[in-house]
Amino acid sequence: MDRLEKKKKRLTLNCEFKRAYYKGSYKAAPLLITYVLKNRKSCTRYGITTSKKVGNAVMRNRARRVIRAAARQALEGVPKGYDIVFVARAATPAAKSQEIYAVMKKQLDKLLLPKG
RNA sequence: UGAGCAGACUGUGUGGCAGCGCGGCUUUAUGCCGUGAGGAAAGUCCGAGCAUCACAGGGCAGGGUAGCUGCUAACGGCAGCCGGAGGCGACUCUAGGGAAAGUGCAACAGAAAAUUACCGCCGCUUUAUGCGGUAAGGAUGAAAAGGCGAGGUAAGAGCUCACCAGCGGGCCGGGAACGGCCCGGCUGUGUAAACCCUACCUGAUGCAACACCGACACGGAUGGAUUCGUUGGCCCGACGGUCCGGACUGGUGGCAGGAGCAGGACGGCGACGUCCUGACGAGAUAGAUUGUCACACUCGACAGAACUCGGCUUAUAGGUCUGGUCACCUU
RNA sequence: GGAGAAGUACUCAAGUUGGUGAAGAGGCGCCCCUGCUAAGGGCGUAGGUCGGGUAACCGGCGCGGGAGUUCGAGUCUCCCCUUCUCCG
Repeated sequence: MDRLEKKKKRLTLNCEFKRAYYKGSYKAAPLLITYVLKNRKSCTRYGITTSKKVGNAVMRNRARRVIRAAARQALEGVPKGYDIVFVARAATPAAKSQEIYAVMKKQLDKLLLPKG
């Protein structure tokens, strides 16, 4: 049941990712792409996509870890009720998590503020 | 000292802060403790365990392997040896059964590609480019009917002889592949990673297998002389009476203590085997095993478990150790 | 994770008992037609790379890459690379 609570904060199903891609608003940068979509739930969930373009399995793991470390810091001030998808790019594994955090914070502010 | 050969190992380390998966204890707002990728985890090329179908029956077809002996649970793996090729040498490489069971193919060139006579050479004659003999020479080709030398002959020819290669038989050595010696006859083209033959092996599907729990509820098919399903490329046989197909979503098991690892003794040339002792510490399910900072050095390669083992193959910066070989120098 | 399929010119692609010089179409280049284009018609076409030559041209390599069998490989065998499909 502890696991179930954590699972609520992550996106798992493929259709949830697809909904964010088609209906959500996004912001792109060389290090990271962020999709944001409003859900009707009481919590904020996020998911990470690392395609084969990023590199081999070691590079993809590195990209996921760096993004997850940045997201733990960046999602502190995000209001509830959003689905967020982070997509890694080719330059992501070579970056440090602080650089990712700076880009992520900027993108989240731009995407979340206009709506309020 | 230089060059070169073979084998084995290692493959950043330490600390601070923050964080993740699993297990355990407190007791659950939480906190603490333990532990957490590889030699290839990769490619999925082989062999098994395990699971279901009958713990998978008979046969055909299909597939695989190919010197000998051994090791192994098994193997297309490994070890030793034999034959062949390469290297001065240490050593390395080797799909290495059968073409005399049969069939097919060998383009172009060439007379002819497997019972060969185009030119040439020799003989005879009805002097006709006729008949016969011949495979030494020419020419073609990747390949031309054992090679080369001498004798011999009308010209020639294993026709005869010596040597070499190949085939058959005998003797000796060896466990076998095979090696050595002697004798005989005088020949067979190449291709089996072409079909095939011989010997041996091989049922299929794969953890998304499969078992259990919960929830959802749609459609189809038949019959006793048959039909459907298990069932796969086919036939037979066996089993079932209700079965099959579609489709939805979670959870638990499978799931990690093993043909395993380390050390020692003994047997064996070796692969390996036997015995004793010791330790055991990834197990996720959108997928954890890290982020960041500092210091040190030789500035860190290839690269991430997904049911589990034994191999093979491929990728790999740098470093360490061991044992042979060759050349030069010194004693 | 597991099971398969395919790579031939810029693109789509044919190529079977292994045999000379690797079809065809689109595209491209040149010419005709037109005042000029488009369309149409005709011709050409490894259209890549390396070497030689003033040039015409000649020769080698080249069917994803590398080895092997064979006299000879797009085709047969082995090992890699890339792309795609299926299984919840």
